Amino acid sequence: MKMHRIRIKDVAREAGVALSTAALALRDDSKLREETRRAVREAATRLGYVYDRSAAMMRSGKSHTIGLLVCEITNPFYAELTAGVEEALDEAGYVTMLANTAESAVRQRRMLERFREQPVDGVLIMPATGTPTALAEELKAWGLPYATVVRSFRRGAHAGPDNRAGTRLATEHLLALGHRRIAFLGGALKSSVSTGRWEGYARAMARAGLAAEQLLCRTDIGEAALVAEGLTAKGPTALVCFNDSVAFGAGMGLMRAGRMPGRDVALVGFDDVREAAHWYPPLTTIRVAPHVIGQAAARVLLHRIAEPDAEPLREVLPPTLVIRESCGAQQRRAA
Amino acid sequence: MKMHRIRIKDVAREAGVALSTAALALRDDSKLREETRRAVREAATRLGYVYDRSAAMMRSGKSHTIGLLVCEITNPFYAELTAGVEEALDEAGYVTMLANTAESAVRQRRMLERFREQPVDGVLIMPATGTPTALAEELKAWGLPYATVVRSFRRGAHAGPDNRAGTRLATEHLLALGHRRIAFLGGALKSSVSTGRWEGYARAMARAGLAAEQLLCRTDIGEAALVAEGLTAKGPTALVCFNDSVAFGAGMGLMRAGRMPGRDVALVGFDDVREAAHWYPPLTTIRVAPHVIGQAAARVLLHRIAEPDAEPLREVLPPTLVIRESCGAQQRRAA
DNA sequence: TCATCAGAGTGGAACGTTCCAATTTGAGCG
DNA sequence: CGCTCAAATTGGAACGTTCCACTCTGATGA
Repeated sequence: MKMHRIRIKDVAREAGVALSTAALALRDDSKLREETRRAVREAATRLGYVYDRSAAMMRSGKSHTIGLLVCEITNPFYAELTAGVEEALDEAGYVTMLANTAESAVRQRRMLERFREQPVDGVLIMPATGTPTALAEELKAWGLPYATVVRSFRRGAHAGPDNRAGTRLATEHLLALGHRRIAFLGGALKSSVSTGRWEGYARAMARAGLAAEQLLCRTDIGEAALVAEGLTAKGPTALVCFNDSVAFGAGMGLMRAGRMPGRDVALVGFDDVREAAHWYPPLTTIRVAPHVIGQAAARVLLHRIAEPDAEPLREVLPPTLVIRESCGAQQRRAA
Repeated sequence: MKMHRIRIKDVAREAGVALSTAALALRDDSKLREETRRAVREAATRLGYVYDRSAAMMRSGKSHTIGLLVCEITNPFYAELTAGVEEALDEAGYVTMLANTAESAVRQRRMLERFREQPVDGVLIMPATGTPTALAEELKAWGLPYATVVRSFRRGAHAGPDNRAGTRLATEHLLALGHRRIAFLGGALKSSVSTGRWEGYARAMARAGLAAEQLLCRTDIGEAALVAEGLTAKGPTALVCFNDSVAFGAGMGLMRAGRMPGRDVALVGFDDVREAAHWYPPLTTIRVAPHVIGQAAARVLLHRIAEPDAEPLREVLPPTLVIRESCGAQQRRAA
């Protein structure tokens, strides 16, 4: 009982027009009289016609499909970013193909090749750690429009937070609270993000005439906890953390060592993931609105696709400081 | 400088075989001599041939693409599930089309229609709250293979946790710790999930000859906090929470009221999201391994696609109890 | 009356695969 | 040597759109 699929041809016959007329009508082309268009639309619904994008794709070369390479979707920050991308692409009439690279450059590579075959109209990449710098060249050679998100290549379309401005904000806030021994926690893995965040902190310290100090650790709650647990009263009184996960870990480590974040040591995170507000104590952090970044990324890529010859856009979004309790500002005010 | 795209035809000419031979070779068909296959493969790499799936899709009707409708991807539980789905589909040679319905039945409907046009070989659905029950019928009428994930329709392919068994485990654990006044927190929105979780708790209480009590709240940290804050010493000594988010909220509320989770009131969550282990205090919860559910869901759907006439599979995965500190078991042991 | 033109609709080739039936090749055997 | 059969290869028609060049119709104006 395999039923015959309805094609434009059938709609055309039903409406009593030529195939190409029906096709134009279904695309709502203004070349046709409104009357004709309506007749075709009605015939289509009467027959239960379903547009077949794969056929259109083949002929027109446009798939209305974008590949999204997420470096780690189980990270809430990237999950929200993904939601923003998907929403914006959907609004523009595009479908999102998802690939979670789980920070594997090999998997990333595989998925890119798959996207190329699919084929997608463009890709959005959050480069996995260890991505070879040659990747940008290669994508260009493939003729595949792309934009980087959050983490960037040296050039090319991009959307992401202003990392430098973020840690500057954090550092200046801690300085204003009277801290002098402020350390930067994190950034063991080099990337455009960690460099930017380190620089924002280091420059703010330099401007204040203070020495910068980096406590290396990878972006991992457990590792950050270990480092923080080892800090003594002689160490820094405040930590600018690479991101919220690191800050969460640092808070855990401090508590294990019997020191209370926000009272004994000030803590500032970066990202403002959903959990930051609900942590104990609530985390002071830099908000970068992942959802907004995702939308910006979609915009930037679609622009690249629409105007391949124009200069690639770079959207660097300004972060804001969200003051909660882990920096001690509330207690200080109360006192 | 628009370069000519390489097609199978070109590869065939380069390798000195017929078009259809080259096509077979590229699909690694065993009908061909190994020697021929190698020659064609070499010609393909020499020319930089890229397979065009959209053409294949059109002719064969198989897109090797699956639509994934996530009810809320910013929820860490569903994010991990998504990662599991994507990984399993990728392994099976499928690409994942993502749509985040953000719990909107309207958006869900729109995305389903888009997937149908795309076209995808099947869809994986985590029905948004408020999904009309007729949806299952409609999908069947469309001839679109589907499987539900976590939340289910009455029948049809499905993969999800054994909710009843989960809350039974949680309740029995609290009973074993000596609690008698145990309440269920959450489940204000009716769904297959909340019914199952409530029943598991209620039956365990009934078996112990105790009265069941439901503290209604929606799945929202703030709302759960509010309810928990209002509990007095006369109230329940232990809470079986609808999920981890609710448990986090309950913990916050209790702390605000000056009561410590794990010491003054026992708390058990459900899901074991990544944050559960790092919460303060670390959350005792029911682990359902979202990643595993995602993989199971992919399997179930692919089976449905491969054997449309077979009985749809239903995978109900057994949960496990993860004992941490919020239930007070550790303190009890230490004492 | 007839050329001109714009608007509305048409016909058929293309897109790059897969599928199927048909053909060629070569080994084995009497 | 000719016959048979399986294995290897081939040719060409689909698949359902879009694209482009073309035709038809009726209005306009000289």
